Amino acid sequence: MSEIDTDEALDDEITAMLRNADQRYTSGRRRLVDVLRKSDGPLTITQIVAADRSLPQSTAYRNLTILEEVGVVARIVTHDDFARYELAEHLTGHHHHLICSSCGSVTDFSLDGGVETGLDKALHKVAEQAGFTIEAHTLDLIGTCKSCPK
Amino acid sequence: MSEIDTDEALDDEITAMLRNADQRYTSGRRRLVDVLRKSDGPLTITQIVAADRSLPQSTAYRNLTILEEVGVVARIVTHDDFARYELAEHLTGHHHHLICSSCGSVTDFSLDGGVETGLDKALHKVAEQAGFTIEAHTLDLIGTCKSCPK
DNA sequence: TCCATAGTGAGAATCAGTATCGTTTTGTCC
DNA sequence: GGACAAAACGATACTGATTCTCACTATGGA
Repeated sequence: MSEIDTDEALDDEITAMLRNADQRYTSGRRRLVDVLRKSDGPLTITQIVAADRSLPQSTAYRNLTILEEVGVVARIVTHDDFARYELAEHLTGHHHHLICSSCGSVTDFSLDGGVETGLDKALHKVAEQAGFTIEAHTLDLIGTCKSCPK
Repeated sequence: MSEIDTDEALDDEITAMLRNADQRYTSGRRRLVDVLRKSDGPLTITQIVAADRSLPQSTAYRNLTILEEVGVVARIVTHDDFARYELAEHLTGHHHHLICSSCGSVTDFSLDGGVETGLDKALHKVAEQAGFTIEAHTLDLIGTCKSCPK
C-alpha cells in the first residue's frame, strides 16, 4: 500500500493523475484539494464553499466531478441527500465513517489491520459464491456522535 | 433476534406497528409491502412503481415515508442518487448489499454469524474510543455483478 | 506576443423528491 | 344500512441539489 505521506508527494501525485487525463492542476483545483486535505471527514458542497469563500459553487461542482473522474476525489452518499467529497483512499489510506444521525456530521476512522483483513477474507468468500467481483467495500457506523445529546 | 418467518406473522407485525402510530394498513400500503417482500434487494421508486403499476408515484412516496417513520421500511442511499427502499432489518434480519457499479443493481447478502459478531466487537471498541453511540452499521460491497461483463 | 485550447462562473435547466388540495375511502356511531 | 368525520388518495405544482450553457478569462506552447 503506497500511501502519500507529505504534502509535496500528494501534490506531485495529483499533478500526475491530472496530467494523465490531459487536465491542469489549476489554483482553483488546488484550493479544493486543500480544503479536503484539512478535513477529518468527507465534506458537502456547502461545507466546501463555506470553508473557502473564493470557490464558486458551480466551479466547485465541476472540478469535483473532474477530480473524481481522474481518481483524486471520491464522491460518497451517506444517510442524507447531500453528496460528500473526500480525497480518494488511494491517496489517504483505507478508512470508514462514523455518521451522526443527530447532527449529520461524518468523520473518518480506521479498523485494526487484523480485523480488516479478516473481514476482507470473509467478503471475498461471499463475493465468490455470488459471482461478484469486488472493487471496494464501505463500512459505516450510524449513531450519535460525542457532541450530540444521547 | 425475533425474525418474522411467515407472511401472516409479517402482516400481523406490520399491522401492529402501524396501529401503534394511528395508521391504517390500507390496500395500497399492502401492495407496497408486497413488492418489497418479493425483492431480493432494496428497490428504487422507479422499480417499485414499475413492479406494481397500480401504485401512483406520489402515493408511493408518501406511504414509503410513513412506513419508514413507523419502522416497517428502511430508506437507504447507496452509490447513485436514487433512494432505495427495503423492509426494515427488524422484519427481515440483518444483511448487507452487493452493489454493481456497472448496472447499478443492489442485492442482499449475509455474513457468517461469527464474522459478524467479531466485526461488531471491533466496531464497538472503535466507537467507545470516539465517544460514539452505535445504532446500526452498514457494509456494502462495490464491484461487478454476475451478469455484467468484467 | 499571439493563438488555440482549457478553465471559469453566473445563471438557466433538470429532475428526484415533497407539499398541496380537492376527491375518495374507511371506520364508527346511530 | 346510512351518514358523518377523519384518514388516505393521487394529480399537479413546487422545491432544491446538481448539472448544463455560454460568454469571458487564463494558460502554455510556437
